[in-house]
Amino acid sequence: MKVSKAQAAEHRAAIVAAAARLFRERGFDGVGVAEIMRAAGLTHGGFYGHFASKEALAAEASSQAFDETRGRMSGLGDSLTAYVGAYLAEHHRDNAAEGCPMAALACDAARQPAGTRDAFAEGIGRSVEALTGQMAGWAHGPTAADDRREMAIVLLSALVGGMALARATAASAPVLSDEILATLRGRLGSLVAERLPDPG
Amino acid sequence: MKVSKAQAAEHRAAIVAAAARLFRERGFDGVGVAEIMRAAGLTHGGFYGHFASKEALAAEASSQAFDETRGRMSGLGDSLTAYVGAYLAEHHRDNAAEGCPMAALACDAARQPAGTRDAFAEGIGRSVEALTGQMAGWAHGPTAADDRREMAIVLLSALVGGMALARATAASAPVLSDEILATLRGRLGSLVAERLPDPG
DNA sequence: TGTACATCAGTGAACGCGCGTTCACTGATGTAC
DNA sequence: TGTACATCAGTGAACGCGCGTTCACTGATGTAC
Repeated sequence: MKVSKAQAAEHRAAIVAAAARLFRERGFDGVGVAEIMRAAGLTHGGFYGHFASKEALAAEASSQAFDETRGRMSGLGDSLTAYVGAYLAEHHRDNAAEGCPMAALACDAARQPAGTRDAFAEGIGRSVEALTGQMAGWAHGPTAADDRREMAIVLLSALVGGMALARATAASAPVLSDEILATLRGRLGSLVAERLPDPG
Repeated sequence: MKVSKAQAAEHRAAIVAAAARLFRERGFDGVGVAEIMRAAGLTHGGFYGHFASKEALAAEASSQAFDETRGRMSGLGDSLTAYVGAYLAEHHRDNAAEGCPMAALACDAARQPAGTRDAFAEGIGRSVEALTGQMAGWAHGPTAADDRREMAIVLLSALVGGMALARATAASAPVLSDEILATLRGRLGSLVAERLPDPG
C-alpha cells in the first residue's frame, strides 16, 4: 500500500539507521538487505524504491555513522581527555553497533566498492580535522598547526587500532583486551600532550 | 586419483598459504573455498579431506599469517626503527596479502567464529610480547619492563590503526593516505622512545 | 624383487541455502475536477 | 468541500547465482604376499 511522503522519508531514514547499526555490528558482508529492512520494520521488496543497490546503502550508512560519531564527539565539548576516555571505554568495545565506524569497519572499507570507500575517506579526513581542531583548545597541546595535525593523526591511529585489537581479543583473551584499553587510556594523553620534537 | 603422502602434505600447506594470502587481500567473507583451492592448484571437492570447514582453515591461515609476519619482523634484527619503517611503508599498504594480519583483518576477526578469534588473540598477544622484547634492545627506549610493555601496546595500536586508515583512504584520498604513513613514520619513533612519564 | 589389491587423495557433479535483485500486484495517498 | 482516479510506497513471491558442503567415483599409492 502507498504511504504518505513524510512516512516514506521516515522509512528511508529508518533503513539507513538500521544499516548503520547492523553494518558496524556484523560487517558489510555480514548482514543482508532483508535483515536490514526487517530491522527497519519493512519488507525486503521495498528496498529498491529507496536505494539503487545494497552498496549505495552501505555508502550512505557509512556517512551517517561518521556524522553520528562526530556529533557525539563534539557533544563532549573541547575536552580531548574526555573524548579519549570515552572512545577507549569497555562500553565502546562491547557496543560496536553504536560506535566509531573506523574501529568497526576500516579494514573492510578498503575492500568495498568505490562509493563506500569514498564515504570512508571523507569521514577519516574530517575526523583528522576535528581532532586537530580539538587539539588547539587543549591547554598542554602542541601550538603549531602542523604539529597539531600530525599529533591528531597519531592519536586517531592509536585509538582506531587499539579499539580494533581490543575487540579482536575481547572474547578469547579478555585480560589482554582490558589491558590494551587501560594502557591506551593511561598513555595516549601524555604521549600526545608532552614533549613535542619541536615545541614551536 | 590418489597422491603420495608427501604430495598431500604439500597440497595441504599450499591451501593454507593460498588462504593466508587471499583472506588478507579480500577478507574472510570475500573469498570462497573453490577460489582458494584453485589458487592452490586443486579442485574444490578435495577440500574437506584436509579441513573440517572453511572456518577451520580460516583459523589455521590466521595463525600462519601471524607466524609469517613475526618471522619477517625478527629478520630485521632488533632494530625497532627499521621495523616501524617497514611496517608503515607504502609497499605494505599496497600489498595486504603478504602483510600484517592485524591491519588487514582485525575488525573482521572480532566477528568470526571462536577458532579464528582464538588464533587472532594468540597472535596479538605474541605480537605485544615480541615488540616488548624489541624495546629492550632499543638504546633510547624505556628501561622498566612494565613501561616497555605499555609502550609496545601503544606502538602496536598506532601501527595497526594507521595502516588500516591508510588502506581505507588509499584509493579515494591518496594524499591523505600518504600523509598518514609519513606522519606515523616520523612521529612514532620519538613518541615511544622519549619522555616517559616515569623514566625508571 | 615382483605381483595383486586395499587404501585413500583428489575429481567434479550435485545438494540445499541465502543472497541481491526483480516484478506483478495492492491499496492508501493526494490531485484534478 | 466532496468525489473520482492516477500515482506510487510497500508487499511478497520469484529469479538466477554463488556459496559451503556432500558424495559416488577414479586411479595412483603403498602394502601384503
